[in-house]
Amino acid sequence: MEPDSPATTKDAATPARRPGGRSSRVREQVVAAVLADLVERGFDGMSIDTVAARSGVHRATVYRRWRDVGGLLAEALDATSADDWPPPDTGSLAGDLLALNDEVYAALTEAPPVARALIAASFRSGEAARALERLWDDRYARCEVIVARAVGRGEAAPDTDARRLLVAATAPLYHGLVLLRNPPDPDLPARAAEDAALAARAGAYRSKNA
Amino acid sequence: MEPDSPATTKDAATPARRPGGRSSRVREQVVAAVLADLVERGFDGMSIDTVAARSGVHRATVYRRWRDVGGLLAEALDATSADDWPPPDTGSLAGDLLALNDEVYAALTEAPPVARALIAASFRSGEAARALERLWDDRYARCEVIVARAVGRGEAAPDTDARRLLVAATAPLYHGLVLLRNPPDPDLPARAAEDAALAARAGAYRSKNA
DNA sequence: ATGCTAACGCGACAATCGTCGCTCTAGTCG
DNA sequence: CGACTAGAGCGACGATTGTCGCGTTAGCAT
Repeated sequence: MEPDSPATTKDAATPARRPGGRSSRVREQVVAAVLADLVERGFDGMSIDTVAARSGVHRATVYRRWRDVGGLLAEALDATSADDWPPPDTGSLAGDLLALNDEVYAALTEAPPVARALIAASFRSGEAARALERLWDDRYARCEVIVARAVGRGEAAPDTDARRLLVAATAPLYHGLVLLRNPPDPDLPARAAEDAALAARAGAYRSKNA
Repeated sequence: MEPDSPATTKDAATPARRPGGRSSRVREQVVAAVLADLVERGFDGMSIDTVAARSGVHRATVYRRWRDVGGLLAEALDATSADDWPPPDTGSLAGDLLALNDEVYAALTEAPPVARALIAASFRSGEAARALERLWDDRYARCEVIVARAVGRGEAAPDTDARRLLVAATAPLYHGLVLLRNPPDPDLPARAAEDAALAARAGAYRSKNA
């Protein structure tokens, strides 16, 4: 984690009066403690006190800066979201969507369930909700190139709504694994990807209806 | 609420030694208080103590029987889930899916956000999670007739996976409104429904790939 | 070097949460 | 009608949560 990374998502907007000082160190210690606690005790076993104790930072400081567990997770999320994540590029729309879905599937079924913990936190804290929203929005925006390439190859109509297609491909994973809590099914990513690719080829997800 | 409804979802499995007695009354009072509290103070402002005070039932009793807020919401959910909900029947697959999606959309965007509160609770309590799972599973099961009728009309292949089609139609709503937290878009239900119907007609969601 | 100030450490505090053992009451059954 | 018992009422308790004011310190500037 770069010492000057606090400005990553805020750029010039933040005052950030002392970028490289003690606050930064505290921040790093806390973020590390949050991640450690998350994987070790799970989301529900985690509390401000736990994190404070583990990080060696005082309770009151943690309360002041992050307010609640959701705020902590938001911080951790912003700190760890890789800025260099590349969308898959396999040469076909179905292949790209499959690769993408495999990643999503892996994230949602890994143990301990970090992704699920973050989603859960987003329901309890505005901070966490906004952080997660930023992350997803960023990822979906990057993935739009997948659709552009597909259009170039003739696998989708030129006026295909990229975001809608991407959501159609991935939403069944989130829905099944996170909300409906279906047992993990290894075929799910492929099926959802193929269904979406097929639908795109058939002319779905277009801006204007034919 | 019927006085003997506790057995609704449990049938013969529960001992239920005293079906019509004081316990039942307490249960009703508590469920009523839960619903009132939920709409009045929202999910996060709600606590065991609040509900106990409002219902006139003692704190300790509520703790004993329901353990936490999630348990309370699970109870309320089981108590209020209408057993006579009929899936839409408009005469076409796209129409049925649209009607279904309109219902989902309404539930997810209503104020106060009861549905979202229940989903949030499902991440914090196994009880609530299971109750919600039961409800969704029940609804999706009932909706399978929509696909059967569509197959009969030739709007989908006979080996179409009903559940998969239904999920494809509804998942974008949940994903967009609950997880991605996009602003409500009145066109969303129609688009998702039409995309799914179009995909089905094009041969997606089939058990065996051609 | 020396002063300035944002931020942290610290401990005390009230509020709330959840549990426990006991008593009492209201249904149920002989 | 009388005995039995599951379950509710009750209050006290320890643990945890979140807040506050005050003293201290570390980074920055001149």
